[in-house]
Amino acid sequence: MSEETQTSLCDQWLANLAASGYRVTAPRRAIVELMASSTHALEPLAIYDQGRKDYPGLGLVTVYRTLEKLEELGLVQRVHHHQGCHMYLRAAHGHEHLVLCTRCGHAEYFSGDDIGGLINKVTQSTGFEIREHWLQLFGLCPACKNQ
Amino acid sequence: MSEETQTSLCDQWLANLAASGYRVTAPRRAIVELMASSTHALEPLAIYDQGRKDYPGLGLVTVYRTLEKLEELGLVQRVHHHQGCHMYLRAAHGHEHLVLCTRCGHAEYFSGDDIGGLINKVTQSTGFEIREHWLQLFGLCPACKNQ
DNA sequence: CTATCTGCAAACCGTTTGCAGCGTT
DNA sequence: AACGCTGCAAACGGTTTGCAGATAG
Repeated sequence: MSEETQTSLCDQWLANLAASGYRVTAPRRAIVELMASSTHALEPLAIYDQGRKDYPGLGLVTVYRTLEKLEELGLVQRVHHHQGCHMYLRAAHGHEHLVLCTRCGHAEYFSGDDIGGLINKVTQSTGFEIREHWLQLFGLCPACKNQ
Repeated sequence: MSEETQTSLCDQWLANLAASGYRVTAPRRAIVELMASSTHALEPLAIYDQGRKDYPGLGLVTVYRTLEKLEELGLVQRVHHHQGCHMYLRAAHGHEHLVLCTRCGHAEYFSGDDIGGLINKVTQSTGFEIREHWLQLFGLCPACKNQ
């Protein structure tokens, strides 16, 4: 992801906040800047720590409240993990799923899952009416693989 | 699942506890009986409430400590959900995945996922070395569908 | 008889809420 | 100027820990 797309994603999120009647403030700018460019799912506390580098007055409570709004606007989503299920990441664009690095936590989306056949099979065998699915892959990212 | 298999699964778990050097006690028996036969993922508090019907002296702390041991022995596993990620369910037998009913919480395992092709594709496109995957389907179980 | 297990109470820790002052619009 | 937003401190609720007595083996 280039520097420009990061910046514009960030501006896009801020515009989105404003358009929804929320105010654009310094602490929110710091959090948005962080979340729009992060390639790792982050816990609230990590966002707080990182965000304070940018805006030292930032409070943890504001992190929680801002994440709540960003999630509501569909800009950010929660990521569930073995080692924690309160991490946040830039939301998927359309129908995408996650690959996560178990070593460094690097997260990447991919699209093109082909589980339609599987869903049909499960529908047949269990009688469930499937409406949603969750798919996550875990492994080593290119950087961590070479070590 | 017939009554006999439930009973034997329960005995199997108790035997497993004993074989691992853990003691078989009344509170543990109550929890094992519950977990070995439940078709829903349950939170510690729900296990506590249910378990007290069987063994009124049961303490919540014992529920936590017993779940820890059952998980360690691979008899029980944590289930992550949108509405909570601290629920426990009988562990999968081999490579199975979950279908969950979003209305009543009924959980069922299925096998035969065919995502090998997908994993290859993602390996190619992202450079990740995929080692594990998480797949969960959500929908309505047969009973809830007809309402 | 010994070591594990139990339940209680207290500690813990991440998250949420109440509030008075600040800053965006 | 109005009202949303902020950070602080306190409350909250689920989980963990310390401990003395109970109990399985």
